[in-house]
Amino acid sequence: MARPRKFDEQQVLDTARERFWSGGYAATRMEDIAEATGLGKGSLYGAFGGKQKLFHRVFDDYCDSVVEAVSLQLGGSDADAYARLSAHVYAVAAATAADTARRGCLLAKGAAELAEHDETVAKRARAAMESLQALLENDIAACQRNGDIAADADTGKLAALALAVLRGMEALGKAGASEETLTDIASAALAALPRTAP
Amino acid sequence: MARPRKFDEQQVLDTARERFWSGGYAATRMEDIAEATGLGKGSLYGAFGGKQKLFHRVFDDYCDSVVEAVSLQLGGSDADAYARLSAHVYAVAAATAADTARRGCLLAKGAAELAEHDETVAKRARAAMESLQALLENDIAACQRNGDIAADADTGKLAALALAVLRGMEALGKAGASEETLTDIASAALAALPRTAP
DNA sequence: AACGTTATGGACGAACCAGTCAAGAACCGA
DNA sequence: TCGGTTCTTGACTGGTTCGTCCATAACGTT
Repeated sequence: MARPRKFDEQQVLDTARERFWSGGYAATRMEDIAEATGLGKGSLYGAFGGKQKLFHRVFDDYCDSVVEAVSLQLGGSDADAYARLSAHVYAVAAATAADTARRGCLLAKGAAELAEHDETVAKRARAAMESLQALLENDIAACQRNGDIAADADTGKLAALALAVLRGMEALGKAGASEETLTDIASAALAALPRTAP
Repeated sequence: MARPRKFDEQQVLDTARERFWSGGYAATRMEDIAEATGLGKGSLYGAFGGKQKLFHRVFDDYCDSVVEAVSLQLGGSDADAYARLSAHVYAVAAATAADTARRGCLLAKGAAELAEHDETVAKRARAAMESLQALLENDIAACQRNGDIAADADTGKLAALALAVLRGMEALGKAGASEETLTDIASAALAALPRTAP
């Protein structure tokens, strides 16, 4: 009945993510996004309402995708739980080291820039962190069931510690830590887990 | 011979730090700082040269003060090295939890916003992180000498891990982690250190 | 094919902001 | 007291940016 959109909404969100990610919220101009997507500003505002709302959409999407990616990496049988945890920690180290542009994680960057003044962003970031912690806790509990981690360890605390290490690697990477430092942290963190007494 | 300044430079830097810290770099206006300090914009530009230069001064000062504070907390005799480390980790947890405004650490916030595009900020942040890691390593080595930490542990790796945990607590705090979570991380991290076998 | 509805795109308006400038003020040595 | 130097103030400039508006285009339904 009406004229259909010429653009794909998800594609526009992906492009906008790219811009917000590399420039930050305040330093990214709506016109940048318009040019990058080939859309006119009118269409952009018509479809997303404005800069803040667009960022919220992008941020939501990003949080979802991070949680989903980790969920895929950590999900599986109890027998492989420790291997998956180990692989995940090393993968984060490698990914952080490979991020030579030092863009870091949009979740961390967005939270750092906006959480203080934007309650929506703050809530979304907290929810994402809680999801990540829960995923880690599930995997650690699986490790326990499989006898890889001491049965008397507090899975909640270990998951919180693991999350802190992962987020800390992220922060150090943004500050320019070397790949060697990051993999050292990864191996030290895994070594520090309370393994089952032989 | 000439008219003397009416303001104290350090005081202006402190006020500017406050503004940059709570608003971020891009979102803070020079006029905000001018109003907050009571100075005219001309004086501000005359004394500091511009927004970027002013931020660099502020950022440098902040990095120095963080490193110095940690240096004071961790310096001392071998006998107390472990107690100082423990106290420091818990102090960071408490400070992060107490930061209800979720401003986090200017070092992390500034690096997140600017490291990608501002080489000066990136270098300064890296230098600060290296200093912090060195302080941690010194303290951990002191723990070893005093028999609190296993003599065969790699102090460099442990220091890197400790730094990652500390920076991770910071990041989680900004995402809204509870005080309980943060102290859990602190205790789990300390428990994960390789203590001397009894 | 005509019509109503929605998308498009670019010009426009208003606000904002970094940085400049000029006129005057304050100080100190002579 | 006077002159030279530096500081201060705030208005001004030039450019930038968010968001709006409107004439036009494209589609499906009748």
